[in-house]
Amino acid sequence: MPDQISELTTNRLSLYLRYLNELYGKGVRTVSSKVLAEQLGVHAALIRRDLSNFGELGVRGVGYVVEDLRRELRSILGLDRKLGVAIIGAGNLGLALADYPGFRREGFRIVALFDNLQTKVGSVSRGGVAIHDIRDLEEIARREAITIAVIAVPEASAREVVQTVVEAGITAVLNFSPGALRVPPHVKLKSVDLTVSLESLSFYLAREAGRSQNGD
Amino acid sequence: MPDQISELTTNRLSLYLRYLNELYGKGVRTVSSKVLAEQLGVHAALIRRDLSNFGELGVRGVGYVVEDLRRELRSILGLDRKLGVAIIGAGNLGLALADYPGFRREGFRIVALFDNLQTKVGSVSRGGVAIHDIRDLEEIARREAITIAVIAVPEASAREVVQTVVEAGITAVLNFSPGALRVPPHVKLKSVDLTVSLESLSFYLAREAGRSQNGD
DNA sequence: TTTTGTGAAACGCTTCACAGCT
DNA sequence: AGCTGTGAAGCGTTTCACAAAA
Repeated sequence: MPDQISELTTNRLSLYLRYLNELYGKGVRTVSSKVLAEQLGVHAALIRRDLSNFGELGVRGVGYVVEDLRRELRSILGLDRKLGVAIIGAGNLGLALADYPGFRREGFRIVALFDNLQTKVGSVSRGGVAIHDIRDLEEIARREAITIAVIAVPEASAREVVQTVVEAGITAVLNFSPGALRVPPHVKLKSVDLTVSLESLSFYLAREAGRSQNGD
Repeated sequence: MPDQISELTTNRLSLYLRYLNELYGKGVRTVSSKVLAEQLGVHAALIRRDLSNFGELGVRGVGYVVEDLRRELRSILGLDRKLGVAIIGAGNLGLALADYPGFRREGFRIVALFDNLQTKVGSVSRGGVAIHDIRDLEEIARREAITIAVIAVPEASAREVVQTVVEAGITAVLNFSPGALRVPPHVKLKSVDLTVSLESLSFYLAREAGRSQNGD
C-alpha cells in the first residue's frame, strides 16, 4: 500500500462508491472494471490501478463483488464513521450548503452553521441547522467532535476565518471563498473556486469564437 | 501559440487575474513572476510558462506591467465582453449561485433562473434574478445571448436538463449536480462535485487517524 | 544586474499489454 | 475463457537552469 494517494485518485474513489451504491441498490452482485469504466467515462485500467492501491480487492476472471467493494471503499474513504461538519458563513451559499442533501447522504453530520452577524445567530436554516456565534466554534467543535469545516464567507474575512478554524482544532477544510489561503501542514485544505470555474469556461468560449471566424 | 491549453493552466490564469486586479487597485505598476508565485503559492517558472503560451507578455529585467497583463488576461479569458449566464434549478443552491457576487464581479451577466416547478416560476431570487419556466429556456437563451448554463438540479433530473440546455444552443456548462454527464463534443462541460470534494477530505482524515495510532 | 522565456530534465498520471489467477 | 493486478511505455505537467534581453 503506497503511502501517498493522489487527490485525483481519491476523487475517483468517491465516484466509484457512488456508482456502487446504485448497483447495490439494484441488487447487482458483481461488476467488472470494464463496465464501471463505461459508466463513469474513465479507462478500465485506471480503475484497476486506483483500487490496487488498497490491496487485491477484485477476483480474477470475475470482477469486483459489489457489496464487498462498496464496504471497502466506504472504509477507505472513512465514511463508516459519521464525521461532524461545521459550515462557516450563514450567507446564501453557506445556508444552501448546510441543507445540501448530498452531504448528509453519505454519512456526514452537519452539526451547525457559524456566523459573526448577531442578527443571524440564534436562527436556523430552512432545513433546521442552527446558526451559532463564530466565537463559540472551538467549544462546539470539541463537544460535537467536528472534524471538517466548510468555509463560505466573503473573500475579505476568509483569512481570519481559516485561522479561527485551525485554532479550534479542526484539521480538514473545504473552502468556497476565493483567494489563496495558507494553513499549517497538519491541516488539509481543499478549495472550490466558483469564479475560477466560470472563467475557465469563458476561456473556452473565447477560443471557440476565435476558431470559427478565421480572418474575415 | 499552442492550440491546446490545459484546464490546469486556464484555472491558474483566472487566479493570476484576480491578484492582478488587486495590485491594479493598489496602483502597483509592475510585478515579477517571483512575487506573483509567492502570493499564489505556485512556482515562478510555472507562471512564466503559463503566460508564455500567449506571447511575450513580460519585460526582461523588469517583470510584468500590471495594467497590461491584466488587460491581456481579461482578453485571453474572454472577460472583455459580458457573457450571459443562465442558472438551471431554483433550489437552495441555484438561488445562492444566482446571487453569488463573485460571478457578477468579473463581467458575467446572470440573466435568469430556470425551474420546472410552477410554484417557483414568476418569483425572483433575493438578489432579484427572475425565475422562468425551463420550457422557455431556448427562447430566452437566444434573445438574451446566454452562452453559459450553470446546472444546480437534483441528480435525478440532471441528464434531462443537460439535454435541454444543449438543445437550447448553449455551448458551455458548469455542472453542480452529482453523477457523470455526457455532452456532444462541441459543448464544454465542467463539473464541480460537492460530495466528491467532501469525501476526498474524509479520506485524508481517515488516513491521518490510521497514521497517528500505530498498533496500540 | 535583474528577470523573462524556454530547451531539457524530472516528475506524476494514465494507458498498454500481458502474466497470473479463477 | 474472463478479468484482475501490474511492469513498462507513453504522455502531460512542472521544475531546473541558463541564454537572451532590458
